Amino acid sequence: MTKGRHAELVHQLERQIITGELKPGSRLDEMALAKQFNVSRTPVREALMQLNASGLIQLRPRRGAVVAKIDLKAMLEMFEVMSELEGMCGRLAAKRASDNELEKLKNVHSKSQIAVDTHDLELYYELNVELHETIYLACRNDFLVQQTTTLRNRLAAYRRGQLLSGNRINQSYAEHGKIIEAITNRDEKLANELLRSHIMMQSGTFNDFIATLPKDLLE
Amino acid sequence: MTKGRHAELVHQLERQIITGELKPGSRLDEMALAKQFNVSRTPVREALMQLNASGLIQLRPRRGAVVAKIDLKAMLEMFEVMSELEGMCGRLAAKRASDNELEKLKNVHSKSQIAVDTHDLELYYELNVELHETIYLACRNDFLVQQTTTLRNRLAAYRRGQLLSGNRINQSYAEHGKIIEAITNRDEKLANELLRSHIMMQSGTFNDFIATLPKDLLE
DNA sequence: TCAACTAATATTGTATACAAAAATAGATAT
DNA sequence: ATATCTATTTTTGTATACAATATTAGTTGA
Repeated sequence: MTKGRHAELVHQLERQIITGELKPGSRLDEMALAKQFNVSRTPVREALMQLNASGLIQLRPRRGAVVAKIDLKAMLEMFEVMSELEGMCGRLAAKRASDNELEKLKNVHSKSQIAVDTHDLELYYELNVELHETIYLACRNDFLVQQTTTLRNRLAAYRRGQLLSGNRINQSYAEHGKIIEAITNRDEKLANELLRSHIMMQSGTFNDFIATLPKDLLE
Repeated sequence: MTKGRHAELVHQLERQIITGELKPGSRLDEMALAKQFNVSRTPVREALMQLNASGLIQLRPRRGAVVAKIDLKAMLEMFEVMSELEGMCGRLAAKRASDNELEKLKNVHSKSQIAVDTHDLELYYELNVELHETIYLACRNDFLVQQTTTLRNRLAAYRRGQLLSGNRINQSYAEHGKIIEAITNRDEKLANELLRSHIMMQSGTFNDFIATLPKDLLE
């Protein structure tokens, strides 16, 4: 713990919020957290300040902190921005990906084929993450990747419900194929468009997505 | 000060950094700030934590806080993302602007014509801000606007040098005209492209921009 | 039984105190 | 004169103490 207690707290709380261990709306009691992590309230509060600024929690004056609840309007707006950012990753990847990276995209996609055939949802999920992270690397813009990741994390709690159903996997796989093709062909516009709609559609239609949201997650 | 001392501190320091009163690299002494604002170190530190999370300052463990210095690579990346976000604002404005908003865009642009003719840089700057803010409103995505504004603010200190020269004003005015036309025609793709390159070009070419940067602002 | 007021309790926000690490200055040696 | 080591001083990070506000519980009255 050479980098300070509050930094560690930020990290831990972030993780708990992103993984859903702490659900939107949960109260974050300073005393409780202090006891839990064996520190005083001071570093706890400093951690909460940072999480507040990054949007993961909401800090209401004199009324304590809660894990951020996102209302429907804000959520749609955030999805809109995230899909644009992911599209941008695709566009830049089409422009800048190395041959190595193109090769890796193909390889991961091939493995996905197996996961699809064997209906291995777990494996497909992992390969899906790997594919998107390869695109992140290929876009050569660390700031963009960081912004995209931050936003993904803020929305993570709300995307938990949308598990990949069998049908959606087939569609996802097909979309991946076209995305990789566009990137390989250095077709920036197409890669942009395909990735943008891929992200938007990852949760099926918005209507489906909204329907699957537990009501208590909406404020 | 019913919303807490630290909130006020965040606001004040943000302002000082954005306006350039506090320059990148300036050290932020906790004691000094505490004295300056007549508070203890506690709310000062809490404010610094938030500014750190938002990227305006950098907090090195055990070595204090400084106004964020952005290296060239990160700056280029941030400009790339900002222009994409502004382009997105244009795209959404083309899709969603009300007739009122279209009317306002035309009006502001007309006034700009006068500023160009009379070489009134001050007036042109103000109208430029008004035009872009009208587009922000028209895109109907508060989250997007907030993200864009935050990024603008982070880059503000580095855009100070690039004043609008006479020649650039003419070009800017012409670009505005095409952007408004695209939005009015509901041409999303064109509005996107035009605004994206408009932002990228706002600082002349990147070479010019980099050349005008004081060396001490780069880390 | 329920509503409204009041007292007790708990929680947040700020100030102060103290421990640990870094920066600074001074002394010594080459 | 310069460099290096040591002692002093600052400055950061955390804990604790206290004041102000919000929450809760209990009581009274209808």
